[in-house]
Amino acid sequence: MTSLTRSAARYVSKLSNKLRRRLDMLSSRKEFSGSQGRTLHFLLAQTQDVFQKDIEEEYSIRPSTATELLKQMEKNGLILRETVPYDNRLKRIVLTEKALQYRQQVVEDLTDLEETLTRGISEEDLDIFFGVIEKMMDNLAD
Amino acid sequence: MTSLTRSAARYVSKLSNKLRRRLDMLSSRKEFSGSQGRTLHFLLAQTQDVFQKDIEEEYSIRPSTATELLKQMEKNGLILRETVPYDNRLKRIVLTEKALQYRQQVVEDLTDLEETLTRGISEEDLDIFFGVIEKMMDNLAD
DNA sequence: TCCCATATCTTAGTTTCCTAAGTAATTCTA
DNA sequence: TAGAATTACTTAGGAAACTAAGATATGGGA
Repeated sequence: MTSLTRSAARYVSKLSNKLRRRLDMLSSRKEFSGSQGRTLHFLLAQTQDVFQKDIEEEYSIRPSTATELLKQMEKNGLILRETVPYDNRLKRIVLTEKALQYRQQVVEDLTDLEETLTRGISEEDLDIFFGVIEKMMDNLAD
Repeated sequence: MTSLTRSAARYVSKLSNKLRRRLDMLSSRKEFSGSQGRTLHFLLAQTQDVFQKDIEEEYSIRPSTATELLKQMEKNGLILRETVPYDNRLKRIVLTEKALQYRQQVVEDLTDLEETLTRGISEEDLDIFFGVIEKMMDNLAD
């Protein structure tokens, strides 16, 4: 099969599909989806108020996608959404006790995934890799 | 907002989302989706028989996803699926006359996208970028 | 040769994305 | 300061991915 000339778009999409499937296979998948797991991971690392728009930015997803994600996480008892006094448009995302109990597992899972992914790749090459992705995102000006 | 330590998984997912949205915005989107467009682009480049499994491999999608994609393309009059004499499990994907009329547009769109994406990135860095992605896909052993 | 494993594609049902449109609050500006 | 623009989130409906479970067809031993 003659594959097309190497295409960055195709490579990224292909790797992204593989990653999504791997994320969904993580051990903690019993209680929540891969997407919810990585969001939990992000929330656990925050020290300031987090809002839906921060999740949107972190993963480049649309507001409607974030609304659905957070709705499911709330339904699963992982978060609460509460208004803040200084801006009534915002809903602060608060982790529940239940969510905190997954901390160790989630951190371990995500760390393992990253470790697996980058195994055998030099720091120099990884630096360039991240730089190229940043430049590409910039080029798409989204 | 404190973003997590740079994460290859997150970077790839984020860029992939941006790319998907860009692909869906291409001019030819009037007649078919971005996903159908890139598949058409792939098919146009082939000189030998192409089967569903080749599409699955090219984009790392599951059989059920490919079935749905090709069903829609057939419905849109872009392809036909016909059996081959030497193996009754296979269905050869054949481009229609209608599909061939999109050749120039599709090639131009996909070339532009790739050009936009890689603008301002050196050949050396791109080589490393592709190498890193290949290594990552290998690490996921999918 | 017969059966078991493998390969290819399909169907059913779900999740995760999307666009488009809408609500409500805030901020900007004429 | 009233109206317009922007920001944050939601809803509705659709597209693109998934898993799981099939239906057939092929190929490889015992």
